[in-house]
Amino acid sequence: MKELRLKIKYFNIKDTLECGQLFRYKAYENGYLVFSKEKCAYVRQSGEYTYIQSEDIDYFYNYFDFDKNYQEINEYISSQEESILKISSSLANGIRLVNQDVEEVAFSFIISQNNNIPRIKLIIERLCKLVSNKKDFLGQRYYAFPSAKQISMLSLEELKSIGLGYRAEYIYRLAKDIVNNRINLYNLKSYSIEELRKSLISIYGIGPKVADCIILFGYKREDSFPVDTWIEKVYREDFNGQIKERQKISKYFVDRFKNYSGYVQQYLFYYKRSLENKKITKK
DNA sequence: TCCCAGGGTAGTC
DNA sequence: GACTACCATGGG
Repeated sequence: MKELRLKIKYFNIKDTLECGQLFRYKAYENGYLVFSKEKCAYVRQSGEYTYIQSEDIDYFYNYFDFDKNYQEINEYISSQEESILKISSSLANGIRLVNQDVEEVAFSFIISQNNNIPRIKLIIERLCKLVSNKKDFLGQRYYAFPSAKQISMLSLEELKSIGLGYRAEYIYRLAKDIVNNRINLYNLKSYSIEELRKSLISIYGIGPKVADCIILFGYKREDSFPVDTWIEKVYREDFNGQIKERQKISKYFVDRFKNYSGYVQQYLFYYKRSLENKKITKK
């Protein structure tokens, strides 16, 4: 077990975990337990320090993108003219885009379609528990994210039993295709964004939006801008947008924000959603 | 009861 | 190409 004490600017663990880019974490002892693949880390912040504990500290150092300076990103977003960008840059400036495993991202965001975040988290947790690859960390039991091979050994009925609904078949087929070497997500890393989109959309159960999420969160291509119902709302309400088609809305944002697109997208998504949640809890 | 959630597929025209 | 019914599930 190793522990690091770091002084990281532009990092807030709560913002980074809750902004919607990942689904496996839970509150623990004034901080969070964060899960990625079969690994776990305990992260807490106090004053200007970030404390991080893990068996694989190098993995999580890279995971949280600590080598990247986010100052320029924050300055870029806060210098834009729309007030929602200025506000979100001050409110969400602790977000970092973490470096996730592309296969975990793919399965997770297939589950995310037409679904809400609390339920996505629950279903992914059930999937891990169903495969039951048990691990221990700080005396806490947790379950690793299953490999494609492990998922492929589940029956369609087992997958449906955890609440996947019609998405069960998408998960089932992707796992089988990976095991049978028809699909290898790790081989696509050198592809252009256009090639990535084409390859991902050809997978059963992956459409334009989920493909964009995999491109951004799994392949870490910053010039992509996933458009979901929340971003559509931002586009209409805060950018006076008129376009209806999600793909064109995405292009509108990427043309404007270029290599900052992915970061802007996360800031806006997080800000808009947290606003809505406040409205709900106020009632 | 209807509407919504980090949408996608398959069918029709 | 655009449009649309349908797809499970649970919360509000």
